[in-house]
Amino acid sequence: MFTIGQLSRQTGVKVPTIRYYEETGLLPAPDRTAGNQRRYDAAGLERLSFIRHARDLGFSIDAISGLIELQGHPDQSCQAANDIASAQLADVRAKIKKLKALEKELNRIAKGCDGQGVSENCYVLAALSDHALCGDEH
Amino acid sequence: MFTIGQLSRQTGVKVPTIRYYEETGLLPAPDRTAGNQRRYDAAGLERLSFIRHARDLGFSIDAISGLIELQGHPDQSCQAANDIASAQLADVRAKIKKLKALEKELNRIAKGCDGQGVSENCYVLAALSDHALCGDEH
DNA sequence: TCTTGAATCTCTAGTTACTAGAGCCATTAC
DNA sequence: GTAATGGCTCTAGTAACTAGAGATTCAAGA
Repeated sequence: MFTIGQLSRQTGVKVPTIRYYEETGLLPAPDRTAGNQRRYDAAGLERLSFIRHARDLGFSIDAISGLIELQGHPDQSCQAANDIASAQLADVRAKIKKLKALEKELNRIAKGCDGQGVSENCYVLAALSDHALCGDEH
Repeated sequence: MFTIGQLSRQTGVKVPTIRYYEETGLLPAPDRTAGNQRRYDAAGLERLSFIRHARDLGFSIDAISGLIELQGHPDQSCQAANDIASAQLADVRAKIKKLKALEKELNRIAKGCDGQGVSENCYVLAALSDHALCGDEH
């Protein structure tokens, strides 16, 4: 049996976050000691590790709830779980695409400034003020 | 002079968001009609366009406040503005790097599932449960 | 057994950047 | 004059936590 602090150290999830997951129903409420403190078993550790890993991969709490739900109904898990993962993948790819466009523009903006130049004509501020200076990325 | 709705249409910023920007001090409070409605001039439009553009580039409200502050003090704008832009660029690059790692893992996970296979052994769920199955990306 | 210090408990409120809705008022066009 | 559209303020909700107050419990050493 683990205390909430031990669980926290083993999973890397902060203590208040663990309590928050319990409150939202993502993590089942564990047994308590006579003094009302939480005590977790191996199943609790495993569940939290799953959540942690999925959060690291950018899955929303909602999506993780869906995945957990699926674990209880193995009859149709695979297709549905795959759908969730694929949606997440598409999302990640879209974000990468957008960020790359931003990187390009920011890089251009930051390069345009020599770090000392004419102060009233700071290129960074001009570039941000005038969308027409963008390289059409967005 | 523009109404808040016209400003919204011209900048693509939603009406409640414009009011929110005013509330937080990002956008100065405009003049009002006798009937208490906001009326904006060209300067208001320009300021909001600046904010919109910077938000699109992922700058936080805080960073934008800093940039606006700089516009009032042209004596040291350039270096400071460049610092903010460079920090933003570094941030974007870090996000891209992380997302690429996630893409790799998600892709591997989604591919591992054939969409029908053995339901009790859904690879997606297994991969999310067991960090050891990851390709060490995170 | 007692004590001390760290860990835990609950509860409230704050964070970021908005978004939604209720109920009322202003403006504009016909 | 009246109807449609748009605007006003205010409160509360969103996601996913994080921080702090004040009280209680636990484990280890004397």
